[in-house]
Amino acid sequence: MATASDIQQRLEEMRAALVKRAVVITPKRAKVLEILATSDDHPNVGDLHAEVQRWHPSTSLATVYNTIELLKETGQVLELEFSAAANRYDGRRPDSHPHLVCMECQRIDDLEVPEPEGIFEAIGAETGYEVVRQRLDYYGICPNCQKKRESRLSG
Amino acid sequence: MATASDIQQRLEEMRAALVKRAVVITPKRAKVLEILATSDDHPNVGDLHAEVQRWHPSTSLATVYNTIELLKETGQVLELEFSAAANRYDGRRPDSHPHLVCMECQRIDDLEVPEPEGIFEAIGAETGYEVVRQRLDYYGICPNCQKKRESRLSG
DNA sequence: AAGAGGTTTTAGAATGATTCTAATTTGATA
DNA sequence: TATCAAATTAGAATCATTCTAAAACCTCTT
Repeated sequence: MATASDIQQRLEEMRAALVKRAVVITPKRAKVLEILATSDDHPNVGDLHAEVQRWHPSTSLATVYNTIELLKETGQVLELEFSAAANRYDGRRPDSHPHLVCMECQRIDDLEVPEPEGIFEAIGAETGYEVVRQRLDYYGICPNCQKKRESRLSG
Repeated sequence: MATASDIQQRLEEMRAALVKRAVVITPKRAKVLEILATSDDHPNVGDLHAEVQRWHPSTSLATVYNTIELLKETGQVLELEFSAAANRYDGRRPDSHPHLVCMECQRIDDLEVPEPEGIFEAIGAETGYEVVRQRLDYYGICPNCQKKRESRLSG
C-alpha cells in the first residue's frame, strides 16, 4: 500500500519532470498530477476531468489531455490503451507493469509479478527486435462481479 | 511456419464454427476467413476490406466487421486492440499469445514464449480474480526499422 | 500603470475507427 | 414464381481523442 510519503515523493517526481520540461505547473495541471499520484483505480480522462472540475470548474477536457500528454512525454504516467473504451492512466507506477482487468465492471488492479530478468534482451537476441517496453494484462472477472453473478443465479 | 495443410485445417475450423453458429458462409465471408487463415501480418479491417474487394468489389466495410464479429463470438479470431490505430486480427492462432509490435512501422510478429503452467489459477488464488485470458505484447523497433535508422544517421 | 510577448486554456470543429440503422438484395424453399 | 429470413449496403451516428484559432493569463520591462 502506498503511504502518504510514497505519494508525496511520486508527486515530487512528476513536478520535477515538468519543471525540467520547462512548462508551467498551473493550478489545474497540479490538480491533475495530484489525482494521478493518489488514485489507485486507474482513472480515464473523463474521471480526471470531473475531479479537476470539482476544484476548478472552468477546466476543459483539452487541459486534461494536454497535461497527460506532457506526463507521457516525460515518462511520468503509464497509459493503458483500450479500443472499446477510454484509455486508463496509472500515475502511481509509471513503469510498465502487469494489470488485472475486470471484463464486467472495468475495474483495473495492479498485479505484482516479478519480470523475468533480462527478458527484453533475450527476446531481442532471438527476434532482432529492440524491445523497449511490454504490456501484460490478465482479463477476467473481479471478486465483486463474481459475487454479483452468484446472487443473480441464486436469487 | 504454417504449411498448406495447417492453413487448410485452420480454415476448416473457422468454417465449422460458423456452420455450428448457423450462419451462411457467403462468398464474401469465405474470403474474409481465407485471408485471415493465410495472413501472418495481422491485418486490420481496412486491409481485409481492400483484399476482399479485389475478389468481390461490391463488398462493404460492414460485411467485414460483421464477419469478424462472428469469428470473435466463436473464438476463431484473436483481436489485438489499439486505441491509437485500427485493431489488428490474428486468424492463424486465435488463442491469446504474445506479440512483438514495432512502434515505428506497426509491424506485428507472433512470439513463441511458453506460458508458465497454471499461471491463471495462481493469479486467481492470489487476487480472487477469475482469469480467462491474457494479453502480452512487447513494444520496440523491428530489425527493418533499426536498419533504416542507421542509414538515416550515417547517410 | 501599460504594453509586449510568450504560454496556457478554451470551445468547438475535425478525425477516424467502429457501430448502428433502415432499406435493399439475395437465395433457398415451397 | 412467391415468400421469407438472412445478408448486405450506404450512410448516419457515436465516441474518444486531436486539432485549431481565438481568448485569457502571466511575467517582464519600461
